[in-house]
Amino acid sequence: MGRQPCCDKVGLNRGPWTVDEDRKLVTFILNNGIQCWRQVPKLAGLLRCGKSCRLRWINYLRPDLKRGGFTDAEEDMVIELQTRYGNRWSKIASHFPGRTDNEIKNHWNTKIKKKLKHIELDTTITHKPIEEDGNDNGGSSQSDSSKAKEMELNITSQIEVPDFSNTQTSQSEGSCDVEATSSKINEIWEMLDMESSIVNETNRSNTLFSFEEEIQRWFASPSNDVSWDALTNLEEIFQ
DNA sequence: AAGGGTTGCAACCGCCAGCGT
DNA sequence: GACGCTGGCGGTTGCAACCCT
Repeated sequence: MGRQPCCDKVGLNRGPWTVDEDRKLVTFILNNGIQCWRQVPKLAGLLRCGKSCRLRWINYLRPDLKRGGFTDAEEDMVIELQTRYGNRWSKIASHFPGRTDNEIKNHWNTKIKKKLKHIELDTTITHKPIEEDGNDNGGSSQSDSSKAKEMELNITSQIEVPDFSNTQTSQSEGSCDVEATSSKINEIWEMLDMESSIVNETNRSNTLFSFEEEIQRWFASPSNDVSWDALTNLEEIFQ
């Protein structure tokens, strides 16, 4: 007997999330928190599987997500940590508050890999001649992955790893203003309500992004006294 | 301007570990 | 200890946006 699917996929939505789905999910989580992902879509009125909801929340909707490109320091640290941990992206992501494992994995696969390939050609690091034709094999008996690994070690052995975990925002600190947090979320939420009413297919992603950006910017601001406690008691606000 | 190729990223898939029964 | 359920994870895919010829 085969493995049981994570959920009954019949009749469920797939593919990109709509603004309305995002709104339902965020509203539900802010109001109720997360007890069981499998129950979330049912209770939130979503035609999605729990896994999909979890992924959407973690990778895209969480208010504490950091957006934008990776800084050089972050990139260096990713390289260092990848050398240390291998492809254990969640472990690596735990060093980057506001970054997701998926984001780091994507960044690694699309940007850093290429970068390292370029650096691999740099004789100052490898002390080997540049291979001019761009052929990956280059006639070497060493495999690509072990060669790349060796290069990474060469590069990253000289990198000081900054401890980003100490740069957490005040979310985890003791003194937080629950009321202010609730009221700000409400304010931004109302903004989304207004915007979503005029949303159409073409500006959908822009509108959604601006809302998320807004709430994330506010959460990320070090000057804010953000309280996660505020997220557990918002029934009145979102009714 | 067109269309073929490339890139970047959101989302999915399937396996695995941990937990409760 | 066996079993089932769930969340978490890493690999992979699909597709829109962008680039190049």
